[in-house]
Amino acid sequence: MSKESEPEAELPDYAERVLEVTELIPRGRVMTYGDVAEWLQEGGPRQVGRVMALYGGAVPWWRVVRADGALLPGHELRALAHYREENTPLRDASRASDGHLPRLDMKRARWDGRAPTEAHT
DNA sequence: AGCGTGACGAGTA
DNA sequence: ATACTCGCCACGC
Repeated sequence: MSKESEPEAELPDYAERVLEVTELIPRGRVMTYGDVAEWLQEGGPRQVGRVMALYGGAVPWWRVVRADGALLPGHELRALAHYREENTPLRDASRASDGHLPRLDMKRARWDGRAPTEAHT
């Protein structure tokens, strides 16, 4: 086989790294797509998003969010349930009954990938 | 080989 | 706060 066509029996190296970082995110914390890409120093936010869209089901995908703190379309309730479960800092939580879903408080929830420590509250 | 699209980000109006 | 534009990289048609 001289062709480079290979079966995707396993994840691409890049995808594997992205998933690894995703699992590194401590409970109650989140990372943006751009942050993951920057943390890896490879690719961009869109590439990370693609990996999550395809293989995110194998990792805590709800810990990787958009920079604006908006929940994932289609999985908002699923993610919201996890956030409330992990006590992830949210914003506008009281307006949830207004058909207005809460957004993540990136100011507090954003994790730099430095110290999983830190207390919130 | 070009064009559009996407689980994006940041800037500007 | 929302809407639009540009830049970014990879994939599908």
